[in-house]
Amino acid sequence: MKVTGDQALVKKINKSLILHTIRKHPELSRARISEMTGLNKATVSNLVAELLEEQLVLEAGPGESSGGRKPLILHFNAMAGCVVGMELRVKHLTAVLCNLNGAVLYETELPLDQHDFPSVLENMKTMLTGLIAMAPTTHYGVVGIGVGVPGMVDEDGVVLFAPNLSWEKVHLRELLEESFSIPVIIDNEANSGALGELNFGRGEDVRHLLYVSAGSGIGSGIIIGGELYKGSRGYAGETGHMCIEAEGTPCSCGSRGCWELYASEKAYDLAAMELPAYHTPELIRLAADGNAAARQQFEVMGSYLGIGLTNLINGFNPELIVIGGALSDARKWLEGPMQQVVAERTLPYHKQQLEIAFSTLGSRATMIGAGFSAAMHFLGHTRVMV
Amino acid sequence: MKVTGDQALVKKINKSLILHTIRKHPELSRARISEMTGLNKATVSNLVAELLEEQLVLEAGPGESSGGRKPLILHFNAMAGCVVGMELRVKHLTAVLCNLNGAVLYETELPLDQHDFPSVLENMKTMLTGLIAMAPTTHYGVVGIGVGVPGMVDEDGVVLFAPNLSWEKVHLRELLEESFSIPVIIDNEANSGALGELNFGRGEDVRHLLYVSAGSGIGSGIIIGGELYKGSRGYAGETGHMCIEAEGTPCSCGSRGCWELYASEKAYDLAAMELPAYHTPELIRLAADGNAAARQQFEVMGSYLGIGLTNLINGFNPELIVIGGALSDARKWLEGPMQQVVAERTLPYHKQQLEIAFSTLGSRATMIGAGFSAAMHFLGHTRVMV
DNA sequence: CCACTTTGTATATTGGTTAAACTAAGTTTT
DNA sequence: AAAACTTAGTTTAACCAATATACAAAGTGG
Repeated sequence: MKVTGDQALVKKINKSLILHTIRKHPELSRARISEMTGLNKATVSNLVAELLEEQLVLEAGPGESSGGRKPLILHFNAMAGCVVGMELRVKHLTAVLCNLNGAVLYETELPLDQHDFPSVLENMKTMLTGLIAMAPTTHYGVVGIGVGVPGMVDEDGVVLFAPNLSWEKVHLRELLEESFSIPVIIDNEANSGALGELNFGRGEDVRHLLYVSAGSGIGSGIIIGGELYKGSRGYAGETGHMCIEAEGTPCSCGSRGCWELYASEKAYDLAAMELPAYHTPELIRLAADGNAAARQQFEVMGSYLGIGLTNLINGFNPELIVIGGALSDARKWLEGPMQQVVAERTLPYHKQQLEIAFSTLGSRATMIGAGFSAAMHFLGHTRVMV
Repeated sequence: MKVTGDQALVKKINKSLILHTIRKHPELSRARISEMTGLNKATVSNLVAELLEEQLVLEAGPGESSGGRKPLILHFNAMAGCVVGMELRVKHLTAVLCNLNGAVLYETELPLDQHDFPSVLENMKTMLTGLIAMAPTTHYGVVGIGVGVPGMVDEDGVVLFAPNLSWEKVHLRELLEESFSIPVIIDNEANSGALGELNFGRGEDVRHLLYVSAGSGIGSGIIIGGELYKGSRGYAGETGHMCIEAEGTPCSCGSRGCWELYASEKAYDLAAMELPAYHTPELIRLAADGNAAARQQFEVMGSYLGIGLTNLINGFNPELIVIGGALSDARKWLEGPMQQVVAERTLPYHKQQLEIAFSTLGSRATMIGAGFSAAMHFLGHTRVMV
């Protein structure tokens, strides 16, 4: 059923607008909010009073006067509750306990030796139980769990396919919600990373962002109009299997010449020469020590990264691209060739407002973004399109 | 400034919802609308009364009873006004006069021998004046002009760059609005085509659609969530310059191995063998007569079309892809190889709900879509996102 | 001390949706 | 054919959120 309008909706829209205005701009008074949003002062007062009662907003004493009565400064109460953000990787399970504004309170990690779903689920539960136990006493307690997984996820939180874990159709959300009775948000690792970078990394005030996670494969999270774009069944962004060589190397996906064969860790297997190592951290150390083969390998991969990025730029026309994942640590050698290829190959108009950056959150982007999803789900988010 | 909620907004949302419900489903009664939308019967009655007064809706007498009082059937009054939809191509200017529901009333065409902006503008004005003069007397008259152009267009209706016309930064919307004092909507040719197919072609009830226009180049219109996605500066979808051969043929855009070098009319210049003709309609005629070279050329192009499509599928995960443009007339020879490549190379989950079809509107998709944009702009379109 | 500013609250009004009762106009049962 | 039931659409009164306006609170500056 479509969304209809009534007074409750009006209130929801305005309350959501006020709450998120306060969240994004600390140090606001009621009067400033009224100016910024266009809402009447009385409306702001009323809705702020409700938000105060709900403990989502706090009054933080008087601010500076500008020639009249001092304003009462309002703060978003990020400690009204907590969320857990978790990332499931092939070899690790990492998680953070965050407040409602994404600040990290605790961080934990657990090595994974087995990938079968039952044992991973056990480990997840243990980790979550631990983090939830560590949560400080807050008004709402732990209000959500967000998980980023390396695979396709549908809108019901079912992991449809995660090749690196050999998972298929795993009802992860359902099982976790049953165990913890807290709303659970499952998302693709790259989508969560995109949200992390959008909100806590390079992406402030950006409306169209592309997050490219290069590690054991390549995945992309696509932010359109400030929101995650998930495609028709919830799993767009599988750009790693974009073909960049029509008759290239066969890929396990059934196609040929896929981008991730040339620009992710999978490229090590195809390297033209003998490599001094076949794991990224080691290869980075060797490159830093001046090893020519390691450096050249990264440079070639940088060029191929650039080729795939060019395709994405032409298709999505983003304002900002953020490169994340394990390979982003090799920035020093990847970036030059990558930027050069993009500069050479991109259409002139696309270049004008485009920036390509490396992740500032590093390997934490995914779990922070996953936690943020959970927080946003709790806070709600209603608005109008004209 | 952000959109705030008040009673006027509520009314706008509900009225828009009712109007578009009637537009999309002929033969509705007030009671059925109330059921379908969830709005109260009284609300529907009130808003329908206003729509009747505004002549956007008509009462069409009683319908079939199902055991009680007969319903009063309502119709969208597509003849409350007219719009003009125009397509600017390299060699032609084509335009239609449509009613508010996209039905074509008149159709005209004008060959273009010169591409300089002043002379094209003159031709456009002549054509528009003629069509507007032919418009039947309606309550609102001609309420909008939509134009699809072969190039990048920004949100202010400025044609930033149209390589085939050698246009740069042409303020088309402004100039046409000055001349006719009617709202003008300028859009990329592929975007308009996507809207045409979404609303009048294969795309009914589709939320994520990709329209690929293959002619002198390749352009794509991207519909996400039922709406046109235009990218950060209004010109996403330039997929023709997606690289599918990392070290392929150099392209005029500065890159190499661009898709449209292999799968648009540009491929004729690169054909491995001597072709019997170098224009699509002729080549189609020859292929129909059994010419082997012509057929093979289309088959090779079909394969390359499939490669590019696979990339788009992995990135956008659409429900429906519609192939349009001049080359869509060669469907008979393109389709087999194209579908085969897509079947071979697409990830299994993407295949599940994907359909690839050829345009049913043919070469008229763009102008009909452009007219539709203008009509929608007139009718308004307010709704809520949760 | 007084005039002026700015912040935030209280009050009456406006205008939209809604539930419930009602009228209108049919069909089915007896 | 009368009575009972169904369905369509309208009328009425109530509700409630935002708003304009007036007002109280709390500052600044001369």
